[in-house]
Parts: sequence; structure tokens; C-alpha cells
Amino acid sequence: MGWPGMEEAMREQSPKQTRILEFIRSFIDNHDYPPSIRQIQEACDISSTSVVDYNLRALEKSGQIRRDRDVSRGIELVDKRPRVISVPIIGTIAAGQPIPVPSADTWQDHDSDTIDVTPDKIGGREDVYALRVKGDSMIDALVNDGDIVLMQKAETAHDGEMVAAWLKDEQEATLKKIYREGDRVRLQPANRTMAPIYTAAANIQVQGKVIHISRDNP
Amino acid sequence: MGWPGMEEAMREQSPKQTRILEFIRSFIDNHDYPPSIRQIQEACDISSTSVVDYNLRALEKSGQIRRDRDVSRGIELVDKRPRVISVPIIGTIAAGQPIPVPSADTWQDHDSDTIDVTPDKIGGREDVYALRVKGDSMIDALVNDGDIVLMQKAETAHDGEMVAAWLKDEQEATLKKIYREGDRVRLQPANRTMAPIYTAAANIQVQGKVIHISRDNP
DNA sequence: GTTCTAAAAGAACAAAGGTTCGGTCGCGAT
DNA sequence: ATCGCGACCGAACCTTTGTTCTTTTAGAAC
Repeated sequence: MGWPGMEEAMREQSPKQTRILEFIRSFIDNHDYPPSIRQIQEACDISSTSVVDYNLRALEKSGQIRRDRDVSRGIELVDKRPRVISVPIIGTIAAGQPIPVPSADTWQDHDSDTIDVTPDKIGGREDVYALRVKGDSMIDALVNDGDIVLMQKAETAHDGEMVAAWLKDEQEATLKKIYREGDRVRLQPANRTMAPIYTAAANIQVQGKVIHISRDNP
Repeated sequence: MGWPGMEEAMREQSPKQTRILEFIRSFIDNHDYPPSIRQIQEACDISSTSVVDYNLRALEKSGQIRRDRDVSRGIELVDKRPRVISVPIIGTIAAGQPIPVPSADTWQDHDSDTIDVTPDKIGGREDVYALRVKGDSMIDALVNDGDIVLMQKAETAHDGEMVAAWLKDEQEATLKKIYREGDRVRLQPANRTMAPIYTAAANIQVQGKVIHISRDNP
């Protein structure tokens, strides 16, 4: 997350360096590749390329940028905005309809429906997929019709985790907190005012853990 | 979203072109700037730079990439992953506590708490901010403790829109669907099982419209 | 076979762009 | 005064890198 004295180093930048940094940032936003030294020079009213180089070295030393020497436009912002990650929406979760559980192979291949999410929501996890919620049968878990839930594939879950559970007998899927109680399972809605569901442990098949819920407001 | 014949043009790419495209994509992911023609050549086992150029022209013609001539590494993917956008979290919405409504000036300056969102959620809107939900007094609107709501600043709202409303007499804020009924206002929870709140129109101050709700699952 | 064309090779060229180096200009310390 | 130093200038230098040109190959069409 940093190093001792990072804050000081970052404060120790001249107005010229701040201006250079801002220009690089906006240039990358516009062009998707970094500016050349001469472009920085012109944009920031600097008289010589060597001055740009001088300040870039300073910025590099203070940890603001990284430079790939011997590479044109080899400037990389350390504090750059990450890009979005596309997660496949592999199905719809609704009472009475099974979720097609994905095989990891077909994930990226099928350019089916996807949703973009910020990397921090994935957080390094693998086997992440998304489900579209249909109907309001999950309203007791504070999940509404049209919501998108981010899931991590899992066959098991610890007590208290919110999972997508497939009820074999009832032939339906639901989103609930799961608790093992001997040979049966309690599915607890997130909303305290709603009553839990009890069923046999053998009747439950965990499809994945809920890691995020996202709802666009119309 | 495309142009007539786009699909055909995209299918008309040789395996070599596909490989080049994938390499560019992964290179940009790793370095944050595009590869040079000679780097593409080496990575894709191509014998000559002119062959790379030949295929890049084809990719450009088929609309896969854009090229800035006379610019080193001036390759831009048309279908690139957008970057995240940082939205300021300007406060907490909870019963009994006022929301500090932001002035547009101080937004970007204060590097206070922010949340990254995908651009499609903003959708060109301006004056977007975020609120952190504290407590479960909004549970009837399917909003839970800890949720982040994306808001668009607004002083007025149409009937049926979900807004953050400040109740002057009660000195508390809430998230509800708003309906004007003569000189009073109905605040309708999103959950049909909950009863609406009625109050005088003069008692209501709209703070913003809800455009998105986001919940990380612990 | 001949012809035509997409695709590829290889080399040379020229522009773009990073780096270097000698020198200047304050400015505080010695 | 002068020494040291951070910041800055200019210009030359040379690598990187995009472009071009000629030639070759491999099929498909005739």
C-alpha cells in the first residue's frame, strides 16, 4: 500500500511536476497511450526535452510513475484507474427454473451476456459469474426482480454464508443464508421479519456464494 | 452499437490477425501502453514488420483497431475495456442524521472516500455521488445496512422515482419512491408488504435520485 | 500453363522520440 | 568570492519504430 515516507515524497513535487502528471493522466484518458516527451514539453510550456526528462526522473524517484527505458512513450502511471472486468451472466435465478451451472471452459468462449464490474469486487477470486434475478421471490433476502448477483462458484458453504441453493425436490433455486442443523438445513432470509425455510440436507445443492448484489434503479 | 456488416467484417479475420489482436490486448493489460510493431512481430512469430503492418491495416479496415499514424505505438483498440470512474462517497444516510449535500466545486478536490463504478452506471450523468447506508431503517426499500447507493443530485423528482428524501420535522433521511398527492406526499417502500408513509409536501426535501444500489456480501 | 491477387519476406529509409552533455542561472552555505 | 546544488536550456546524438519498396510464394481463376 506504500512505503515509509511515501506521503512526503508525494508532497515534494513542484508545480511543474504536478502539471506534467496531470497532463499525462488526461492524455492517457484521451488517447489510451502515453504522451511522448516532446508532447509533454509542448503541452506544459517547457523549453527543452531535457527538462521534461529531468522532471520525469524526479516523478519516477518519488514513485508517481514508472518508466520503461528504451521504449517510446514508456510511461506508466502508478496510480492509474483500473479497467473494468467482464463477468459472464450465465443465467437467471428464479423459482421453478434450474440454473445452468457453468463449466469453466466455456466461460470466456461464449461471448454471451456479460456485466462489467470493478476489479475490487472480484478481489482476485476465480470462477466468478453473475446471475440475473427474475421475479420477486427473493425479496426476503433483499434481492429484487432485475437485480444482478455476483457469484463465486462453490459446492459447499460455511454456516451463515449467503448462497444460491438448488432445492432438488422443489425444483427451484433461491438465495439465502445457509445454516447446517444436524441432518437438515436452515435457509435464513436476510430480512429478519421473514421466517426461515427448513429442508433436508440431502435436498440442498449449493451452486455458489453471493459476493455482490447490484441493482440499477429504473 | 455497430454498423451494417460489422459481424461479417469481424469474422473475416485470419488466425494471424486474431493472434495479433489478442497479443495487443494482453500487452496493453500488462504495460498500459500499446506494443510496437516489432514487438508484435516477435510475439506472434512473424518474419517481417511489413507483415505486421499489412495485418494491422486489415484490422484497421475491419474496424477492430484505430491507428494514429506518425505516432509510435499509436494503436488503439476499438473494443477496449473502459476504466472505472471514481465517485465520491459524500456521506452516510441514516435515520436521525442529515446528509451533507455537496457543492459541485469541492467534489473532485476532496480526495475523501470514493467508490469505483463502471462507466455504464453513470451513463453520462453529471453530479453523481454516493451514500453509505447506515442501519436497517431502509430495509423496506430493499436497502440494507452497509449498502452503497449511487445518487444523482436533484431537487425535484417525478412520481414513482426513488429518491433520498429529507423529512424536515422528523429530522431524518430516507430512501423511498415518491408520489405527490395534492398537498401531501406519499413515500412508498419498494417492498409491497410494507405500508407507505404520508407527510406534508412542505416537509419533504428531495436530495437526489437513486440510480444504483450496490451491496458487498460479507 | 498463364494470370491475378492475397499474404508474406526482407531490406532500406526516414521520422519519431529518448538520452546525453556541456553550459547557465539563482541561492544558500562556507 | 566561490563552491555546491537543484533546476533549467539547447542541441546534438542515436536508438526505436513506423513506412515503403521490391520480390517471392501460394492458391484460385482462366
